[in-house]
Amino acid sequence: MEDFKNELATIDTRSLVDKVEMTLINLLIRKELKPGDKIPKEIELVEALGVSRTVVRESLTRLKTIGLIESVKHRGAIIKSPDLLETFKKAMIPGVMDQTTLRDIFEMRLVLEIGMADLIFQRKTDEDVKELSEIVANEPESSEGILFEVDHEVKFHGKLYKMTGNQTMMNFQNLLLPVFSYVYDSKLIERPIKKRSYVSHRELVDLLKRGTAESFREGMRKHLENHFQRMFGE
Amino acid sequence: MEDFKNELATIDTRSLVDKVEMTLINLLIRKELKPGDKIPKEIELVEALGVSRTVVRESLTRLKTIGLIESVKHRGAIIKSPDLLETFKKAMIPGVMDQTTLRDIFEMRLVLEIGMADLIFQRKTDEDVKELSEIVANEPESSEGILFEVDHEVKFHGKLYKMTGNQTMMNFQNLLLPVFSYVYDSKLIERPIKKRSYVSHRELVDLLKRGTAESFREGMRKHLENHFQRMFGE
DNA sequence: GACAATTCTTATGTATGACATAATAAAAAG
DNA sequence: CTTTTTATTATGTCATACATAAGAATTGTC
Repeated sequence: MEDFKNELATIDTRSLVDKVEMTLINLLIRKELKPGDKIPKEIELVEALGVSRTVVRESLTRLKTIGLIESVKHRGAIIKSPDLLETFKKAMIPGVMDQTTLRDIFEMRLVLEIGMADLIFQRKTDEDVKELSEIVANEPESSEGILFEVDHEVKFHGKLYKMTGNQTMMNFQNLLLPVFSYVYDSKLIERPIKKRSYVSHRELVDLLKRGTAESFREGMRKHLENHFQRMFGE
Repeated sequence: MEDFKNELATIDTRSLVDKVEMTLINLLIRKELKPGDKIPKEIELVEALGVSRTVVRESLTRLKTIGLIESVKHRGAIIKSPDLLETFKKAMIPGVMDQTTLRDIFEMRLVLEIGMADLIFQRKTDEDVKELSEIVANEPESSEGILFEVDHEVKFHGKLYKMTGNQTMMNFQNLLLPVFSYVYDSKLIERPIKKRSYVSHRELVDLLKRGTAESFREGMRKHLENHFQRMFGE
């Protein structure tokens, strides 16, 4: 009985659509198709692959969904440079994401903001710093409402992301904002102890003006101290 | 003639599938559906929405593609906690991604590795450090082949990602590996000047044993100096 | 009456054919 | 030669039919 195991290849359980999808992706890779290139029309694929138009269309739908191709109505489909973030913007529904992932994402934010000091220092302009100063100047005293504070928090840190000059990172932050507010609102991590953070926004701007990438990085680390404490318990 | 402009609402050019997709996503959000919950079967959606099964199925295909739902054959579809990274693994074909995005992603790697010092220090175990020591011990002298070096580079830094205990970040790194090798191979950034990095893997392990999160962070920053120089050009 | 074997029933997967529509190309009109 | 009109074409949508496998219902056996 056992002998058969070696003779029998595992059966391919994938659906036709799965196979066609793989075939198409491999085609893109093998033929080194670049954005803008046209891909065969549905009928041609039907004939070449020997499956129904239904299957071909479903495969194409998948590729469209992940942003690899774009179809111009009545014209055909073309390769597209996928906007990675756009793709899962739709999937970014905090309510349906499991808690571990939410925590992970929250952590990644902290990691990114600490690590981006060099990019900021390399690319900051006087105008950026001025704008950041104004944002800080408009911040209310910490005694005022927390909702307002969150708003300013987003403004300040958002500007920092912009200053990295890294569009992908900016998109990333934008994408993650709903997750952050969700995490704040939920009981996922305990409510902030709201002890004054060791380094304020104001001080960070100061480091930006007169400090170095290193000092700014450490300043940011201390600024985020509250968050770290909440993540690691204590 | 001009007067009409105010009277006329802009026509909705979205396809039926677009609308159904939005409707379904809003349903998930409004009804606060959680992973595991069942969603109506195709026929029911057909009747409720007044569109053909073709349209419903194409909408569902999209949701499946971004990982929001999962369909069990002949049973129905259920809500799924989307694995965000899995989603665009398929779209991660460096050849079709535009160069700016590739650069951005490469930068994000540097940012992450510098920023993750705290996570590593918080969660490292003796075993981790031991394993890392062994990886370093097996590294060839820098005189040997570059291909080998890339391999060890991946091993070492990959282990660091693991040590963060952040699954999402690990997946992220895994996902980005093809991008890195592509960026290396391409002329996207100039070939490394291969000046000895200021801090070696060996020294990093040492910082991990005897240093602090801060010193390790700065060590990593110096270790990645080569990459930064190439990104920023002199 | 409990359990096993068999047969529906059901929901998705796949195939086929049809028609609408809009972008383009081709043909006709001036 | 330019403009207008008329095919042509490829995708979007609809309708219908059947295959298949999971689960439910039924039957059969002891």
